[in-house]
Amino acid sequence: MENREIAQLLAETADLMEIAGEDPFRIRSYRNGASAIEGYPERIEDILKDAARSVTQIPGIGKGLASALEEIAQRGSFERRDQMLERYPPTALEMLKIQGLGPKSIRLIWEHFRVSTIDGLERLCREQKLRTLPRMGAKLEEKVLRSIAQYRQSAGRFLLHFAESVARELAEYFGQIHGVEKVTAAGSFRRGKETVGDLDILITGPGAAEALDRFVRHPRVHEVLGKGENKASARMGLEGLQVDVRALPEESFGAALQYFTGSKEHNIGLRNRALKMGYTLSEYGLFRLEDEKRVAGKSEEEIYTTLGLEWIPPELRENQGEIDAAGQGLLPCLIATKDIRGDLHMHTTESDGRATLLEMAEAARDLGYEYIAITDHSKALAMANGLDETRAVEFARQVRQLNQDGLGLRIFSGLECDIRRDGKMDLEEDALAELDFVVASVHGYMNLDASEMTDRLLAAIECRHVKALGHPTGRLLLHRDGFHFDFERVAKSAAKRGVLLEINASPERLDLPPPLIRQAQSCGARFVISTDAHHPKHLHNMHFGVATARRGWLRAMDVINTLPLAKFEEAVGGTRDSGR
DNA sequence: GCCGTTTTCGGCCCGACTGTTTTCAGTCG
Repeated sequence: MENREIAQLLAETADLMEIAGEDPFRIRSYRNGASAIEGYPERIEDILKDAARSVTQIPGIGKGLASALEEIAQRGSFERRDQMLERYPPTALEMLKIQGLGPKSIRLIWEHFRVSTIDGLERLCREQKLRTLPRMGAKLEEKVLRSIAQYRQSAGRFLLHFAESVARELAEYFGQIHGVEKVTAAGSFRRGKETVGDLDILITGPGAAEALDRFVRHPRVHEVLGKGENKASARMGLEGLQVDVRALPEESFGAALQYFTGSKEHNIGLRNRALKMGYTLSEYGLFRLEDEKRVAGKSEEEIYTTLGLEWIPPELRENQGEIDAAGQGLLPCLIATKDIRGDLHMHTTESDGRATLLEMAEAARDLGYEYIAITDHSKALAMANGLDETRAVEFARQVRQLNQDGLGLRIFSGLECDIRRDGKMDLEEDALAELDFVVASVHGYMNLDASEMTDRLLAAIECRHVKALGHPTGRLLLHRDGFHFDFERVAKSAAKRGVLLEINASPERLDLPPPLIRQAQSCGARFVISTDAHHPKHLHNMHFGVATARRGWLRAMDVINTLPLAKFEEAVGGTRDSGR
């Protein structure tokens, strides 16, 4: 079993224990253990097999969890989890995702009505029965119904980084099969879309048929939805992501890759263009209408070129003007991950990060970055142990001190400063003035009406120490929509004031959304792509942010952290110890 | 349940909001 799956067993047990009303500190230990395992660089199963080692060496894992891990490795579950599942049905876990309901309410609903499903919950609200429980009323029923609707909308979709982990696993698996030549993931995954509904994998080579056989026998395949000569379809893992694997002949690989990459709208646009030029385009190739002769299909480039187009990067294929642009040779030269020279939003153990300042800096240096900014939370985020003025200034001194130690990259002192409800910064100006790179972010009061939120963000941008607006819409993918505000006004103001708009590369956020990136770029705004890392491994999420920027048509020159160190310093202006 | 120890216990992030109450429990971050 993979670490991620083990972590999930612990985390869901913690959730059930919370519903059962058990000791909160014990619950937290399970959660801590889960997150320690999820982020652990080695496979837990390998450590368990090694008699010379012990999982208790992992911080957060003690005797109790160690024996649970042993049990999981042996039989896929452990005693406390089984006990919990006897008391509460596993569907109760799903109810935790409904906003407005927590463990206490779920328990109460279960005990009173024996309801533990979303459908049952919806019925309770519609029949106005929820309000008969203590401390529940009509407003809550409304809120729950709204939340159920949103939940259903996002159900069955998966975050991009999850799809990537499955795609990688399968690429490796298929790559070991003799005679398999190309293995490529297509679909919305290849387009870098923030969430994907299913994963399409294309395979060529004489071993492709064998690959289909092996796919349906993959240990993590739970349900085979169908298998034929050319295609197999199955659900994978606990999460149930649907994966379609297609075996293709070499001569139509490009056509199939083009077709299955989509989007549907892009393909319709492309097929119309083909028809006007006397061709017909399908997943089997590009054919001349008059004699049905295949004129292209082996590669995507061949197809686009024959249609008089530059090859269009998958991220642009949404029928948002990319076909015309490609026809005129006006496609932007999109930013690439290798263009990124620094990461300007990350956390350390000083607030809610999981690694120390030094560990984060070394991890960033190992990625080849020239510079980073350390941006821990400010005091408004008490739960994250946010910094007040005194701590912020003192920590900034420590951060800058590290530069003297010859680490091999430049470290800027920074802060992710909360934007208070009234638009004022969470810390006093003189403290902010001590910092090199202040990211201003909204973390609370997200339900303001649009005009109040717009004023709040505009006020934040006015603060002369703010260099960037962090995760500008506040959205959490599959979980929460962004807050309401006049984006155009904010983008224009940011452009005017030289405040960067952050493209947050965290797979849960990918904020800004690509259409807003394009809009902001047309307003003259500039951008910074940052990971918001809370752990060294999160620094590797940069490519998700880059993919999002590409979907927003950005070039390297639009993004400030593509600049070499000296130019970057010049661009953000007056960092505290420049020249020293 | 973990951790650290002045080591076998005691502490473990908590403030603010919401909707329900009529003084606060539950949720959220």
